[in-house]
Amino acid sequence: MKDLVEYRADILKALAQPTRLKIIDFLRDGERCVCEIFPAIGEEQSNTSRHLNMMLTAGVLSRRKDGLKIYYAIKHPELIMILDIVTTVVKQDIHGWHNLLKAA
Amino acid sequence: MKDLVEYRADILKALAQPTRLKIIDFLRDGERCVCEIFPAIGEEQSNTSRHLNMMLTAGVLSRRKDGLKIYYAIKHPELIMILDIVTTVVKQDIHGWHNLLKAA
DNA sequence: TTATTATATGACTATATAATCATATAATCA
DNA sequence: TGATTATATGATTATATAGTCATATAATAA
Repeated sequence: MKDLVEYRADILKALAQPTRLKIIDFLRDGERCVCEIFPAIGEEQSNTSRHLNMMLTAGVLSRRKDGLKIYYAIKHPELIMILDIVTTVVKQDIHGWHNLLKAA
Repeated sequence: MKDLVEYRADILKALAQPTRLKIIDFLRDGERCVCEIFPAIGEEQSNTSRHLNMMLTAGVLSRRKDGLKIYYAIKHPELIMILDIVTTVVKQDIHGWHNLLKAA
């Protein structure tokens, strides 16, 4: 049986990859089908499908079937906050480097 | 040159691993030297050192030298919020499974 | 029924990751 | 000086990951 720290790592791992970040960014304003997602992020259908399935398993996305199409959505809106915090932190760091370079 | 989405993934990747989560949890109330960290999390000194270095490079930790000891600390306090959000989400999911199992 | 569309998956490859053991470095102390 | 302590790193191994191409499945439309 997995313990809490492993589940936490699984959620974070599901976010911690460029292709998956692009997918989640694209899902910010609501559910989308695979056929919308993979062209939007510029990845192959099969690769996109794998990442979607991975995020579903980790508990990051939810899935809804409608005819031929499968719609994925962000399962927990709180996760969007995580993305925003990370963006803030990265921008702070980039700022920091900038000032270092200017000083040199 | 890396772009924003890659830097974001790097930060998240630095958090997304059980050993590293344990380290960050241990650093919540302030800086600690390696000699305190590795016994606290129950990992080898060398493995702990590698993870610390990885998080330093990703911009998650900062480092301070004092004599023989090297003190690591969480660089951006905002990152602690990320851990809290993830914990909340995981607990919600576990709750959900519980209710599913009860219903079955 | 057959054709078409949307999604998933098997097989594979290249690369990354986590961990271990032994050893190197470097600061301090006797 | 030599011994001790704290940390980092080289070499290695096992496993995980991301991606590709071809193909399978399954729902719908003609």
